[in-house]
Amino acid sequence: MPTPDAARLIGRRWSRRDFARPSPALARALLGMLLVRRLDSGELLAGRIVETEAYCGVKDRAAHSFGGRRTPRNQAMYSRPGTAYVYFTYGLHHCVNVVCGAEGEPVAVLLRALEPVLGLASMTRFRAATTAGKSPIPLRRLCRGPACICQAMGLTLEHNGLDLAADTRLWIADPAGLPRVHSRSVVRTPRIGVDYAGDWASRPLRWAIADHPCVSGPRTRRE
DNA sequence: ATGACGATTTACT
DNA sequence: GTAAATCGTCATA
Repeated sequence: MPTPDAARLIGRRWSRRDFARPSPALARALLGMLLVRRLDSGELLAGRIVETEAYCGVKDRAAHSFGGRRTPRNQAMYSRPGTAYVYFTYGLHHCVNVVCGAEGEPVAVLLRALEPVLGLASMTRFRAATTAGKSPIPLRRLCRGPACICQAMGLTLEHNGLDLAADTRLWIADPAGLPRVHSRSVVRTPRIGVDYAGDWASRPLRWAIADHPCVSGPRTRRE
C-alpha cells in the first residue's frame, strides 16, 4: 500500500480533460508530471517526466497513424484521450505513448525519459532483468530513453490500451511536492530517430528539461 | 508466403 | 563513430 508520504507526493491524478489537447501542448504540459504505476504487489513506481515527443496524426510522416493508417498495432491511437499506446519495436523494445487530442484523432505523445521518483529498487531490478547488463545502472540511466522507461516500469503490450484516466495500475499525476517546470528550463528540438519523415523530421516536436541528467540523446542546453 | 524495416539500446572500434 | 541484437508488423504478391 502507498504510504501517506507517497500519496502526498504523487498528488492529483489527471482526468480525461487533461489529456484532450493537441499533442504539442500535451508534450509540453507533461513535463514535470509523474508517470505512476501500481504493481500487482501494490508497490508504487513513479517517475517525473523530463522528455517527450509530440506525434501529430495523419499529416505527420513520423507518426504511426500517418495517412490515416489504422492497424491492430496502432489502434490504441484512435481511442479516447488518456489511452496508453504501447508498441513493440526493433524486436526487443517497448515504448509508451499518451493518446491525446480529440476523440478518435490518432495523435499521441511519446514519453522519452523520466527522473525516477518512487520504487527505484524495483525499477533497477526490472531494468537489470531485461538488459542483463554487467555494471550497475546509474540512477540517471534508469529511465533515460523510451524503451528504458518501459523496462524500468515493467510496461509491455499488456498495458496497451489502458485508460490512464481511470485505470488503477497506470496513470499520470500532477505532483504536489515537486517544483513546476518553468518555461526558461524547457528546450525544444527535432524528434529523435525519425530521419525518414521528410520535412516532419526537422520540426521541433521534442520537449525536454534543459541540462537534466535523465534526458536522452545529446546534451540539451538552456536557450 | 515473403521481405524490408523500425518513434531503440548497447557494446565495441 | 558503426554495428549487432531480434521479431512483430505491414505492404506486396
